[in-house]
Amino acid sequence: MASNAVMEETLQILKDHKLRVTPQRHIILAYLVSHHNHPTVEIIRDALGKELPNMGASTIYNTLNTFVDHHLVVELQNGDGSTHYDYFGTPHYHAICTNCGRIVDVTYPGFSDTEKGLEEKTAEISGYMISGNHMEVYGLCPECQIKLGIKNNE
Amino acid sequence: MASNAVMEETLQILKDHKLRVTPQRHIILAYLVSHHNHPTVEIIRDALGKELPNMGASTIYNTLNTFVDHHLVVELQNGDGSTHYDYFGTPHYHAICTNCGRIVDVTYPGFSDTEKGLEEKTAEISGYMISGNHMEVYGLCPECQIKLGIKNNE
DNA sequence: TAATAGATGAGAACCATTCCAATGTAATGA
DNA sequence: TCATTACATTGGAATGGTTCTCATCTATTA
Repeated sequence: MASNAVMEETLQILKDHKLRVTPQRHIILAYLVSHHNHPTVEIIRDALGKELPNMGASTIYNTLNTFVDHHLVVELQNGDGSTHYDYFGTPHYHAICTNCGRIVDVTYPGFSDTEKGLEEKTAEISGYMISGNHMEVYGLCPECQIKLGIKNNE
Repeated sequence: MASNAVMEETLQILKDHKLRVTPQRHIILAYLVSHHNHPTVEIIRDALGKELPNMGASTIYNTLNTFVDHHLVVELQNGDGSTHYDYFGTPHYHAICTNCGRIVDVTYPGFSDTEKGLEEKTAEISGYMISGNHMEVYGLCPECQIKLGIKNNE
């Protein structure tokens, strides 16, 4: 269960985006804000089952799609066949393990300059009016490197 | 139909990757090498129907997945529900229209430095052993800007 | 040329996601 | 506060892209 602070914060986020505040939206957003586990719809359903047992899968899909439209949340694919969701409160990107699918958030000072540079170059070259970007980096997570007996040569 | 030069080039690519050379693989790769239309399985099937009328959808999926595993081809989602494929001969990334789904290839001098920088930072921060990345930029393509009557303020 | 590991093809199966229609409810304003 | 209404939620059915199965075929090799 999310803290009071998170509940207040997420309530405000919904209002700021002029989204009708329903218990379902509130609790789903609070879950995403307070967890960085990049959940699927199924994981969210299981996690919130105690608080809203009758919440339909369609509602979760609808809600997440709404959040994505409002750029509150981003969708991620890690190769397991279902979509993962991540609250996008602060700019970051994702490293995805090609072996186990683990997703971790990454950022560093100067990342936003990299982003900005990419977007400006893209606008210049393609003529697109840019609204956003996605960056992902693939590789083996530390656990899988060990599991697969791979030597890191540095 | 792909040119002789493309057929020779793609034959060599298959051999270099130690992939068994079948007519299906050869023609699909040749199609991808000579078209930059980011096709779906259905589009490929239609385009090659005259040359190999009995080619099954499973074969196209199998073939493309094999190419993806060998990093010859990348998968793209533009929001229309199906996967698009792109031969990845030279480093580039994609700009995707959020209105009509149009995908265009983009690159610029210095892009590979941006990529390299991102990968190095990611390895350093996450401990992942990096094998690749994907960058995408979203926005409205020039046609949709006009269609939607959007003024470009620059 | 024979042996065989691997590829193909047709259709069934899968399953994440969307659609639909009925019901419920949050926001608005009188 | 209450009535109105536009929007959200539900649950189940439908959708459709992708994978699976397995019998058949074939590219490679020795």
